[in-house]
Amino acid sequence: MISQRAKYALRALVALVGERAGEPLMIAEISRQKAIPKKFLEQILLELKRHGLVESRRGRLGGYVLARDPEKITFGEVLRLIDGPIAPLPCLSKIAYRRCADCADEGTCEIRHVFERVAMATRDVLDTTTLADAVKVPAEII
Amino acid sequence: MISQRAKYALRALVALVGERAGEPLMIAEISRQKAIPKKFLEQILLELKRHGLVESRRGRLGGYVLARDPEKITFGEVLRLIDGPIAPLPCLSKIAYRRCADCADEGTCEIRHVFERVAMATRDVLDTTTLADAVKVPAEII
DNA sequence: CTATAGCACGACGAGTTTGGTCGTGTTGGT
DNA sequence: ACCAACACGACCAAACTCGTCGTGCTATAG
Repeated sequence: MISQRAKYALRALVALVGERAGEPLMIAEISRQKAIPKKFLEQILLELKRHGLVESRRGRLGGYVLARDPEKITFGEVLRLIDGPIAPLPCLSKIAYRRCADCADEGTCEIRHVFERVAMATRDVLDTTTLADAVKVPAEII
Repeated sequence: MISQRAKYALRALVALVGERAGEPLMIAEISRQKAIPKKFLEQILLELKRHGLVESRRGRLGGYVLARDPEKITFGEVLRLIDGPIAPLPCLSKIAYRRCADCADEGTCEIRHVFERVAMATRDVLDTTTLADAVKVPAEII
């Protein structure tokens, strides 16, 4: 299960696809459109901004825009940034590898072998699917 | 990330593969062998027993045995039982479907489409891999 | 027949995470 | 200069996680 936070982040980013630098989308509007608590959304967007996924404009007619092309932002990137490692075991994480304390030898750990396949399968989807893909209708996806 | 509890459960079950009804493996032994806190393991095995995955024998020379053939116990089954739904979104769970409160229409929910593919990919691994598969050496896996 | 290793079960508890809210700035467009 | 809108940190309740403790109960070896 991904966190509510991550779900909101993705929904918000999807909402920003299409808007271009000219006129940013404001928090209140995203909040209304996607049914996300406004103040909560605010802190999520802030985090996305700190990580360079979105840019903001202040003052009247301010709001948020994607900082990059939607083809260049993957679901995996967003999830890792909000929820942390995607891997099912810490010893399988790319971004935050941690040895399992209770595992003598990773080479022979039976459950690691299984979850390694899980990790590869999910990465295969998440790291190749972008925001741009998400807004396409299903039929268009190869 | 799967919970520590689930990891312990799987490790314990793997330890039971091979033991057969004749002489059960006792908690203390599994605990030592797999470096799992004994009392914690106790309550995990209890849960597995309540769900019919293992059987126990009391008294001297007591302990635990698998209730079924290791080819008949999948990783998915164990995970669902210990950690709950495997699906990344509640609206994609087989065992505990729940509508996303903030999602107007599932058919057009952009993020659902993506995570549906994730769910299928992980289920594909977890529901087809059994305890018996886990103890095989990697080379033997097709 | 009884001692005892070992299972059974429920309560408790500290620490972390999650999903938010509140309030108070600060900033920039018009 | 006004004010919509961002920025930021503090706070909070509830749930969950990973355990531990204690006290039984039970089956079997001897």
